[in-house]
Amino acid sequence: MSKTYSISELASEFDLTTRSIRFYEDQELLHPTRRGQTRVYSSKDRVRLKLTIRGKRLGFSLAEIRELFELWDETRSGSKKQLYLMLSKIGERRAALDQQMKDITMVQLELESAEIRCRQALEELLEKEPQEKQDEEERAGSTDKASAASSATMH
Amino acid sequence: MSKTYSISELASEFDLTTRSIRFYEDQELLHPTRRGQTRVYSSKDRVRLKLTIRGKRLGFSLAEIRELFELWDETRSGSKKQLYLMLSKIGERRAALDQQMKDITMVQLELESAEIRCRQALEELLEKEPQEKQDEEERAGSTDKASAASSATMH
DNA sequence: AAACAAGTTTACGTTAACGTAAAGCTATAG
DNA sequence: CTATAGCTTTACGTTAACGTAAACTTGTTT
Repeated sequence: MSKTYSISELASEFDLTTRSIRFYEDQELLHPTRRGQTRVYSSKDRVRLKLTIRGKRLGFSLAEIRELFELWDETRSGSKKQLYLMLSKIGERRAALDQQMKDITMVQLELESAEIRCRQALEELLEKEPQEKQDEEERAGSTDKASAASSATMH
Repeated sequence: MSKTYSISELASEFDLTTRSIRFYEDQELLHPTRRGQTRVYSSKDRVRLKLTIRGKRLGFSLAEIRELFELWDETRSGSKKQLYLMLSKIGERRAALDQQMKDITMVQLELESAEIRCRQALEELLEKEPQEKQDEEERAGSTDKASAASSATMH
């Protein structure tokens, strides 16, 4: 018997509400068993939850994610026609992801140039008005969440 | 005077409904001028529309896209505080896109292995039942849209 | 003049993905 | 024993991003 999880374990691990997890079950993305009336999640369920979250971040709808899960499950038992259908579905998805890769690259470039423009505007401001009360180094690594996020890409 | 566009020109070029385009204006993503009561779109509007579509494909909400547009516009005139805010917002976005890149890579890998599994299952089926009525080559390049999409990733 | 095309505003309807109570079961701690 | 914590179902509410329909203006073609 491999490991199992409660709904709140999964919720806190992936930072979801239990409501969402139950909703995903309702949409047939997860299939927990029951002990009494309580849901028991397998490690397969956990993997699916992780994949679901990834899919969502990529803009997939829950229905699309479910479709992919079903395709995967039926790969073993599919008929010839089924298998051809799966291949084409998979191809569609892969093509869409290729497109997304390109999109991301484009937007990254634009954000990069926006950042550069921003830094230049800042430099100009700081040249005209160089009086600083605080330690100037503190600008580079400040304390709030926002700069923490931005620091992920600064270098 | 650079080129202008009508709403239906843009709609057909980007395969949107005019409803959507007007909605985007309502959300302040576009700012067409008017000739009489009719909307006239500049090439800047056209660029923004293209960016909007890209953003949507990446799962950005219209509000987020609008925010990015505003940041870009205010880069020239921003105060110091504004500029720091922009930099952190841009950083957030770039980090999110980095994450998406990773997500895509993971999902691509999974789709790839699903495709392989699929092809193997097919081979096994075709070995057991090798009687074909049609030309066997036709399987490789069939006619429907789905396989056209999949062919985009087949090498 | 009549009708057609392309545009407009106004406003109600729809779907996805949950949020948010409300009300009830069940085991364990005090 | 009760009360607290964690789970459950049921069900109505909410937001985003449009769809869809109705009723109107404006210009152009027949």
